Amino acid sequence: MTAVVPRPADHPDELDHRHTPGVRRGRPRNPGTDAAIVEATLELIAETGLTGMSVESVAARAGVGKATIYRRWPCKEALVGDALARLAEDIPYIATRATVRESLVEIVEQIRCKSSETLSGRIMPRMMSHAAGSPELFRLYYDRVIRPRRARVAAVLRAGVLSGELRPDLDVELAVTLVSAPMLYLNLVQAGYGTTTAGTSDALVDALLSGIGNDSANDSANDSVDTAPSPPALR
Amino acid sequence: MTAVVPRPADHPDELDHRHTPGVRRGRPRNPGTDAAIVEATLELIAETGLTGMSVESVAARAGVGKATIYRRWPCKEALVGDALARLAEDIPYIATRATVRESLVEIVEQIRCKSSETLSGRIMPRMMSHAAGSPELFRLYYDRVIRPRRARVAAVLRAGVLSGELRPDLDVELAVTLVSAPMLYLNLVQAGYGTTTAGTSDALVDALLSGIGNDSANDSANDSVDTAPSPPALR
DNA sequence: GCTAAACGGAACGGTTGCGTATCGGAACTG
DNA sequence: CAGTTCCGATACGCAACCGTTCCGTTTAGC
Repeated sequence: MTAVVPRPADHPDELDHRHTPGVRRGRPRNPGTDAAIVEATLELIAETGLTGMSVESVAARAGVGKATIYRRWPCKEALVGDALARLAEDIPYIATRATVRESLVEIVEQIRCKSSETLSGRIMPRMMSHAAGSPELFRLYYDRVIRPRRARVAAVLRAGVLSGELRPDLDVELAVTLVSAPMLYLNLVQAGYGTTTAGTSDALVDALLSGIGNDSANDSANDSVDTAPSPPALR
Repeated sequence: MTAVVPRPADHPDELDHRHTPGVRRGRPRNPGTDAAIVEATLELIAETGLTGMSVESVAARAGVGKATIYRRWPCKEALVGDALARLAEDIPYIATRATVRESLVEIVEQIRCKSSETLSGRIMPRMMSHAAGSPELFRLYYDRVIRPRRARVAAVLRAGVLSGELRPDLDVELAVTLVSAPMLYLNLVQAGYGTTTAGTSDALVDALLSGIGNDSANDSANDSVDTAPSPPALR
């Protein structure tokens, strides 16, 4: 109920964390402890969700006393905030291909694969469900994690507009959603249900590029690109 | 940890809930109590999530003692399962329009609006985040709620294929995802962040129908692909 | 050696929630 | 009226978790 924003705790990146003196008297902090706690936090968020994660389980996973955590962060929310902010460090989206189609396929394929492997991918559905409940935390997550990834996709799309491969009047932000959301949805559903293959990414991008309408009847006229033609029927 | 499947409790739809005898001796159950409990359950799932919902809050919301709930359902999971199954009763998707484009716009627009108003729409993100954690419950939710709605969209798409408005080789299941997922994603993000308008649904359907690629444009911009002198560097 | 701080571990009080039990009263059957 | 069952309310035992505090130990500077 209290509108507490998860503050960055008083440990600005392994520099001297003690406030006033230039010299730290006692035993220095174990340098790897911060990272271990944050890593354990992210893993447990991915496994059990934001509400399922407990500070005690983080301490146990990190091999750390609970007091060690509360010596660094004032409350659970601050720890979660810092942990989510750490997700911004690894943005693995680097897709540089010859054509926009190949780049988009790689992007979608990365969403498909990384969503079940990466910490970021497994945390995403957890955060999505908390968008309504805790908007401040979700805003942090969106700014730090979602927005940079969307920017990567947007850059690819804008390059495609410039190269003429995409429509000149393309709404880039909407197109980013069109490219990303279907595979994100499939990953969510697949997690408890079906399955997807690499061919799904191809078919998805092909459908997006040429459209599902029938007004573009000359679909076979543009296969001048030397890529392998999409398989006719996957399922 | 125990693989408990939420069982349908021993109250098969306001018929005699007593197991053996044809005559019930004592005071009959209040007829509206079952529906009130289920309704309160759904509301609280929508508001606070599956883990945030408590049986005590359900009892308070329904104006009911906790023992009344446990007299009907053996545990919390069974109550949640029955409540989610009740969501299948109201499937408001009825979109019959002149053209497929109008039908799709109405579908997307319904997703956009109902997602913040309907119980089903507000519960969906909660269930999405539990797809990995509790797959059995999610499977129930998918079969009862998601699959019928997808079937409605698929029917519209198949009609479009027959009428010639959509490509004859359309992958209907993939197209259902392409139509639904972007607005579902936007609703999730919007809940804690931005906003969407009715125009978003129009633009979304238009982009899907005609595609984001430039090869289907009716102008002569098609040849600029081959004669592009320097492909801009992707970032 | 002495002091200061961090460490893991453990315990504590407070809160919350689950599932059960009990109580007085109400409703319906026979 | 007697018996049975449901009702709302309340309390209980148990467990988990949060945030704090203390302990004995360890690692550094002085």
